[in-house]
Amino acid sequence: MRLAFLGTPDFAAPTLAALIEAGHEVACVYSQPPAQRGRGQALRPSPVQAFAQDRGLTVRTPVSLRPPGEVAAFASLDLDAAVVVAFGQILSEGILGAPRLGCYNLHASLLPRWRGAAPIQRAIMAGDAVTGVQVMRMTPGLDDGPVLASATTPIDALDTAGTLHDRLARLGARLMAETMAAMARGAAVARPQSEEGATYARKIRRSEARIHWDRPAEQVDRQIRGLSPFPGAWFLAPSDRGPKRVKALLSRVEDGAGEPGAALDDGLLIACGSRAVRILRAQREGRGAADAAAFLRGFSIPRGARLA
RNA sequence: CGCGGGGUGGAGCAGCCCGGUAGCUCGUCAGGCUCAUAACCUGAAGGUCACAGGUUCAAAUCCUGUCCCCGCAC
Repeated sequence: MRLAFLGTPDFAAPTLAALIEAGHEVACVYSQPPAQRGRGQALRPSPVQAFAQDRGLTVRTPVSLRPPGEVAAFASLDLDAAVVVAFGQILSEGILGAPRLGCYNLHASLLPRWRGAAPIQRAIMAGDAVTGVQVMRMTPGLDDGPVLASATTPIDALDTAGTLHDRLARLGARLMAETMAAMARGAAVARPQSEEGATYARKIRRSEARIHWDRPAEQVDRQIRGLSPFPGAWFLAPSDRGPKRVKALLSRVEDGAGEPGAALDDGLLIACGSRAVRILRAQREGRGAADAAAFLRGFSIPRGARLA
């Protein structure tokens, strides 16, 4: 089929790769324009743009697809369908209606649960036992279109947003490729979503990353894993040179009781509002991420230390 | 040129301010001890101290430039 691909972050790249691999004609790739990101405010292209250009594909990065000129340019691509994965822009009806067969979105949750921006993180933070990816036909509403295909995966006790993200990106890439193949045969069927059980996965805010040790361990653990590796749930640990900011990147709930924030042993078992959390991987400011044993060799948090 | 931290044997760090024998915890290897062990004891190997210049009798340490990593902000 003749397709356009609209996507921006790392999550989207595997799907683009799968569509190319499947032999579809990718007429054009749309991505968010290069922005000043990260340290030194350097101008960097999005992962999808970088990947697409590496493959020699045509890439367009308009700030908005809303202007009539952009809609016309999109329409003139004469597409069978458009595939949208974490693009970062709301698409107008003019765009949605342009491809012969419509626009199809890969979403990283089992809809109608976790419609919106951060489904992977929210699923872990809510303690969901299972999640997945789905392909839906896009509508003007927010992630409320009819679903054509889904694949599920259990959320393991040691899953982080990072591990789940990578798994779902792979699952989703395969699912989208299969769905496009079915569509090419005219065998794709879309079923409307139920409105029952719909939830909204609001964007992650920086302010959500600070750990509150007085909360139950289950909640702290999910926060740690749901925000790992980015932005990273953090706390302050005392050191010779004042409090240091430390990110907890992986954890597990264990038994234990004490003042919230108190280290219960020399192995990063930290008391919470109820029970305790064992930090398994951490990173202090200016340093790389390390497993608990390695982390502790260079930064001591002995029994009795108080974290804030 | 947004602010800041860092690159030291395989891992994680200290030393740098106040230049002069490369240190700590762990891992590896050999041997010992033990019913046994990720425990303990003894010994060993392993480092151009990111890279390039400069200052100096002497630079991991001071100065300049480059590359890379990370935290914050955005």
